[in-house]
Amino acid sequence: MVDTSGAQGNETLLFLTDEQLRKGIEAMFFAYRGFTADPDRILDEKGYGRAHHRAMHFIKRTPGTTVNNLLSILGVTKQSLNRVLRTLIDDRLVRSEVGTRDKRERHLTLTETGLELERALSDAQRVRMRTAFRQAGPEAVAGFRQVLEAMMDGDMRRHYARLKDTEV
Amino acid sequence: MVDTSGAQGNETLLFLTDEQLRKGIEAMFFAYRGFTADPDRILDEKGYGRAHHRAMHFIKRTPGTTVNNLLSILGVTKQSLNRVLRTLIDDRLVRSEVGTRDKRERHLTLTETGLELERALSDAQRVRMRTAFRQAGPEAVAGFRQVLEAMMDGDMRRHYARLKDTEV
DNA sequence: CTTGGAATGTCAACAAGACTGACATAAAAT
DNA sequence: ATTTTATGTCAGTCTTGTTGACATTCCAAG
Repeated sequence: MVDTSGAQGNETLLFLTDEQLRKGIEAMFFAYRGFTADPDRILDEKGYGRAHHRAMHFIKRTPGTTVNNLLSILGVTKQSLNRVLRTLIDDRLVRSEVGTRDKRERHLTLTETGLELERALSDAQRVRMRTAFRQAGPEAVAGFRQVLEAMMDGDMRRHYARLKDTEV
Repeated sequence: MVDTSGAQGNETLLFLTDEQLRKGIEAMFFAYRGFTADPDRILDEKGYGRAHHRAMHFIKRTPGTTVNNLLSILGVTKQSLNRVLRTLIDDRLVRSEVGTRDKRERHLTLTETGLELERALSDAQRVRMRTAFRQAGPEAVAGFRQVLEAMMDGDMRRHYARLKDTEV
């Protein structure tokens, strides 16, 4: 029986061995460690954790975002996020403002100090990403992004796509 | 002054905007969630966590490995690893044998039951990886691997390279 | 040979950051 | 007026990191 599957060219005749897949899996594991290593060091000095970084990143990306929106992006419970936001607000890194249209909502923005820390964290992360991108070259970068997008869950891919073309 | 840097072709004239780097960072974040989602579900049913998966993966990869070797791959403290190993050994998923040459060492292997669970976990992870690789195509996969390798810390890259060409 | 240090692994206690469940408040929607 | 939604909080649990203390084993220098 002849394989006639795959209307899209790339899907035909792609026999992936378990070995190839294993390498991809291990690459993902080891690379993620590098991905978080630099910000982690800064966070540790300041007494924060990765959870604080994630929250600050997406507040920076969508200033004025609500707690609920942040929850669906981060995929944690509100109790978990609340603890992190509490410390960031108490430390004056994040500002929480009651919504004008809907007074139940809290709109979150980074303060000046918050922007500074976020800048330090993302600078460190960008340095590594830039070095990796330069070493690998533009075509590799395109492939990198393609595979990662295909690896996301539906919900996450939606969030990613929505943010992707949003100006900073 | 003319830019003549970069003996390797790919390193010349690569101006990466913060926007491009940010997309890479967010892609990495969202994709890693997908990467772990499927095994996490199985682990949760069985009452284990991601740490157990990591330990089992690398024990499978290097049967008879010592605790110390596993430590340097996983990058955690021996006390942290010990707790995870303890439950795996007690549950008869991992066998720990005192070294013959050096009796301080413990040599770790997966039992039959351990191999079964590891198989279930890696199957789930491979399905997603295979789907992503198929969707993206072989050139994208090559780029994906290149960027990830460039993103690793030195230590991790060494571990990755050593494992990379080891038969399963 | 003995002894002291290094390597290895275990036990105990603690912290961060996930989780669930229960409940309060306020506002919006029906 | 009642229900639903958005948010916050309190209490308690779990996983998985951490450090500190300690036991065992090995090896090498005296």
